[in-house]
Amino acid sequence: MSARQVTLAEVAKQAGVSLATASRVLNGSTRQVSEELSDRVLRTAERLGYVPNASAQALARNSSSLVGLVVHDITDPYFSCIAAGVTRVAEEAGLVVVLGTTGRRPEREVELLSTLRAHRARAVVLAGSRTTDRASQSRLAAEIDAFTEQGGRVACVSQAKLGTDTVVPGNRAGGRALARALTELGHKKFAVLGGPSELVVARDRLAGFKAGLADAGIAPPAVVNGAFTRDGGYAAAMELLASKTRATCVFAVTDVMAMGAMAALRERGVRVPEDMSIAGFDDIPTLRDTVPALSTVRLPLEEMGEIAAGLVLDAGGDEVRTVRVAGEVVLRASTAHN
Amino acid sequence: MSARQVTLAEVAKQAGVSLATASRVLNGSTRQVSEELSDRVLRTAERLGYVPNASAQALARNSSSLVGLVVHDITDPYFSCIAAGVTRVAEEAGLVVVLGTTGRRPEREVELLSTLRAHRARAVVLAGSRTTDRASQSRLAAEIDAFTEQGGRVACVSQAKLGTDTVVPGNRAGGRALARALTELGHKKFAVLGGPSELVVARDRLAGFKAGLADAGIAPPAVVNGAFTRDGGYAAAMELLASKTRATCVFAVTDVMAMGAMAALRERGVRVPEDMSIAGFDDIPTLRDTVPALSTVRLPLEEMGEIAAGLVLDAGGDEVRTVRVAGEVVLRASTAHN
DNA sequence: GCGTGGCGGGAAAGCGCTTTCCAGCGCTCC
DNA sequence: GGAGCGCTGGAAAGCGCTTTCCCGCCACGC
Repeated sequence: MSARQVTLAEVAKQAGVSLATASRVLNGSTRQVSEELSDRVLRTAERLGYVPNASAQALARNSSSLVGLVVHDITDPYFSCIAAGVTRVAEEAGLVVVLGTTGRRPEREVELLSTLRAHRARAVVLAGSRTTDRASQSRLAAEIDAFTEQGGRVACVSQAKLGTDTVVPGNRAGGRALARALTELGHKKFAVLGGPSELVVARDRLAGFKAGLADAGIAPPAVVNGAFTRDGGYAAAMELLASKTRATCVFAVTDVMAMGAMAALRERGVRVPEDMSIAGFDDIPTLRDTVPALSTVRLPLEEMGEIAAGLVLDAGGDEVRTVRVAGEVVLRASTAHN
Repeated sequence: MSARQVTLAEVAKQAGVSLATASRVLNGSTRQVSEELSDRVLRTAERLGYVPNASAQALARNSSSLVGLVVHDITDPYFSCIAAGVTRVAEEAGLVVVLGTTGRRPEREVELLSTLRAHRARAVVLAGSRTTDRASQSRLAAEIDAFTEQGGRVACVSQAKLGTDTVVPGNRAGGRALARALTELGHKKFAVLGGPSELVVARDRLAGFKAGLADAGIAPPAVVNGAFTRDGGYAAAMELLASKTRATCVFAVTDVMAMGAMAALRERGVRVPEDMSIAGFDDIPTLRDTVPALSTVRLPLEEMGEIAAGLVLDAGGDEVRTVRVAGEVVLRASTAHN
């Protein structure tokens, strides 16, 4: 075990050239090397199974090939789709993505960023949703500053205002459009399963939805808050049912929550959509196989990941870039006329 | 931008101690340092916001804090669950996981392993399923050798015989137990939606299932192969239906395929379970919200990821370790008496 | 009194690369 | 014909850390 690793020096020696030449041949530089030497180096590298030591390269070049990706929970389809987009772009660029999961703890986000900074990651995509909590916000901002200070780039998905490049889904507009579509189905009484009130994503979607209802001259919805998870949706729906709501249509601010809510409704014998219409937000792939198919606001999740990775990988100017992606209302079987 | 990064040397100078002392204080060594100096170093490091350069550490120590994780497709719940388990354990151990996705291309797996070797990752978890294709097998084996040669550890999930530590689900036993359970429901005529024939996981599950049918003295099932994905399941089910099968029960070797198959059945107006029973394998979390709830063989996916990470992280002896995890048949609404 | 050994501190030698700088060589251009 | 230039190759100086080795100091034992 642990046979001496093959180093550039070894390759150089066996090929009978200098270290410099070997380096130039194997790791592309602007400098030309005669075909003969070049060949010799290439061949011996091949023969010895040489693989450059990435740490050494990173040290010497002062830049690594690592791209960070921070998500709350990789099993959540919302995040895994974004992750797929990010990894695709990163891998195409010859970079390696390091995955960090926060378990929805803001301090973990800060820790991860610091670790990524230690690794001199060249960029980071923050996919977790933003909190309005002041303390964690400012610590995060400080870490982001430290990170960019060091020459790293940061992009966020769905959380503007952090002074970084951002991919912003049309949360408010999507909520509003959805509300409008649902009122057009004839619903008059709505309820919303909102996420934790300190999450801006949840708040924006809710705000948009309320605005949409107002547009149609409809009374504001009852709002029940719950965790941003399937179980949170389940619990919130249970609470809603317990409150003897008279709503005929429920909007869950997240598909994942909607899935939980549908389970709750099913369990309580509330038929969807006959007794209750329900809609979500995101259009996670799982929705394809839900029965009844869930109405939602479609977001191009993988593409959002790709865009974020793109933003963070090409240097760009100094100004903060924001890419908006629109949500598209998709009405399916879970919402019926009323 | 790009304010000089804080180095150990800087901290040492400002604290008025030597580089060696600063290193000893900040990155734990066996050597003692007087409390006074130690304090001074700690304080200045804090003040300057010092973060050790991980590349430099890796280079000097000849060992990095990277753990590789190779999956086919991170959006597949099977893989994202395993990924969750792996990251949890790795993060607890203070390590960083780098995520590689192969898109089911064997050569990508080899590439990724090589990249991970370049980064001197201390360990890798290979979660992709194994192929019987000779060529790619041997190239993969060669890369694995090179990797372990360098002192890295490798563990596989669900693919024994590669000479590495392995977490092996009871694919065969699970298939067999499922077959038995289904025959007990009175079904006599079965069909199987098999994965690509070169995937050993698919073959094992199928073989077990056949064995189970044989146990019950039932004729071998019709087998339709398809890709190991939701769409593969959909296509295979369509093909099965087109063949005018007389089976009353279908086994899809993967939950994901089963989801696709259910969609196909639904589309064709075949009621589940009245007209056709269906069962899958894995028990991915999504199943909770499927209607009707899918019968399956439950595998502790996250736990499997944790186990794999555990195997790969504690040195262990030289012998190859294999941890078997049993599948548990879970009958739900998608399978009915016949 | 002096040798011994243990202990805390620093100097310096790497770790495996990249890149600058210099040397040598064959040309072109006055 | 010599100055100047462009080009290729090599020596060597880092990159930011860890760790070995050595040194001076003190407590101790004979």
